[in-house]
Amino acid sequence: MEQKNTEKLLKEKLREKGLKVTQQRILVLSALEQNSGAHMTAEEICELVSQEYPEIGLATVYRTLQLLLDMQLVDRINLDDGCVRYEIGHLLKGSEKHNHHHLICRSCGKVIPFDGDLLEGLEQHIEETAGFHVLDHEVKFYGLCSECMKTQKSMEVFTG
Amino acid sequence: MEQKNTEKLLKEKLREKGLKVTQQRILVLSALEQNSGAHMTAEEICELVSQEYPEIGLATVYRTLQLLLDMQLVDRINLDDGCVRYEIGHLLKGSEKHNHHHLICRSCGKVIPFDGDLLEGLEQHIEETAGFHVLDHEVKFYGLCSECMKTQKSMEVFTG
DNA sequence: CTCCTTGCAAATTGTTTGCATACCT
DNA sequence: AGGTATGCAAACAATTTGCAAGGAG
Repeated sequence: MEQKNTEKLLKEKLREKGLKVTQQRILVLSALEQNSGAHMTAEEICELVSQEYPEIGLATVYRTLQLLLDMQLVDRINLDDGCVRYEIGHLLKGSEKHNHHHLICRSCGKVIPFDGDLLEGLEQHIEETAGFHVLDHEVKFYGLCSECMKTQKSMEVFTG
Repeated sequence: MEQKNTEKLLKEKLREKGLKVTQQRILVLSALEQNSGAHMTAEEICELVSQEYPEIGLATVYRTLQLLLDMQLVDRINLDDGCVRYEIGHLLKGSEKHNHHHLICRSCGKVIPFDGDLLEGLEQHIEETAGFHVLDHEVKFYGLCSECMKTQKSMEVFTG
């Protein structure tokens, strides 16, 4: 049912711009919605969609992601592992979570979502002091997850 | 004189690891130190160093940057413009500014450094609630700089 | 003298683009 | 019908890697 809403919104936005509603576009967005929190690469999304629509090409996935990005239906994140990742747009997420951050483990690479509303005041401050109008933000914390902290492996980070 | 300190630290760290002190390594670090706040790409750094050391190759710059990164002498930032950028490590910066963020203009692409100590409390909170030990963080604010806000151009962002 | 480091060129990898065909509306 | 979208393959761009020659300790 959630999905229906997202799909409807997609169709609306496409028609608004005179663009067409295609299976590929619906499926890419739906894949992201169903794997909220998965931080998928374009390639992963392509594979996933392929299960339902085998003919899809990677180029189409890239083009679609760019389109969805422009429409603010998906968000892009970069975990510094060499490829860009995507997730369902925060505007679509149930609880209007504008502040969705990431904890990235330097040891095992795990990514832990972290929600918090802690930059509201900061954004205001920036508008005032820097004269910069903030539309969005991206926050990443690098460190060690609880599991890695218990293992030897975590020491690699310190002794390198 | 600042430079001397950085260079000394570099030499120390290299010797610690049994690695060698080379002109290339010294020059790359020095280029970053002298252009603090410039957010240079590997290519830009290579060109800059070339002025003093024309034989340097891009591959060496990449290898050196990775090395300096491991040693925490430089920081890496990604401004989502397709290439990774580097700056002198925050640990080396004069005023021990651990919190160095970036304001990125969605219209003209300009990057404005922004210093603020606003995540201290947040990090503590993460350690407690998520059991995640924070070593570092990266914060980016996307929006419109004051200049673009005055021009028509800024409207492109909204109307897309 | 030994082994680390470099420069060059070739190889990789993630992403974009050109084009003829297929598909929405 | 008419223009948009797609798939494929070729093109690109940033970064990495292999290797022989050069340089630091």
